[in-house]
Amino acid sequence: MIPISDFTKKVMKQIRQIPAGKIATYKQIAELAGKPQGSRGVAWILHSCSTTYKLPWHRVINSQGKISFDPKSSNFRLQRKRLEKEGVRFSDDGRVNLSLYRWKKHPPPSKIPAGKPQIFRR
DNA sequence: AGTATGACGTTTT
DNA sequence: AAAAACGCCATAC
Repeated sequence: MIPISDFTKKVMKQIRQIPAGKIATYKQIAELAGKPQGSRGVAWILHSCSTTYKLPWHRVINSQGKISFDPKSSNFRLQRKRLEKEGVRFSDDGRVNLSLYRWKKHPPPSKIPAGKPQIFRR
């Protein structure tokens, strides 16, 4: 059990908000927690508290879109299995399409203009 | 206080 | 494209 620093609290808070089927990077979490250069710290926190605090740790990957585990390890298989179960697809080289799956806390506005409801006729 | 380690990231070879 | 070099941060000892 590690001491819960302010940064640790913020990191856990952000990670808990990642919805199923979406992905965040270590860098992204570090930014949301107020330390844009703290990606390595995020990794350390995940390493030490993901199980004790029941975080959805599998939704955090590195900025290359790859799982940050040794591909031979059981953790790697577990993370990939959990993500695939949530609908995340991996390419042949073992990466995910970040532009497709990245969690966006403030999603861009829809292209469909509001206030002009679409009318569907039969 | 200094060194080591880790589920990282960016820049440079 | 891939790997090394370097930088960065939180924590352990």
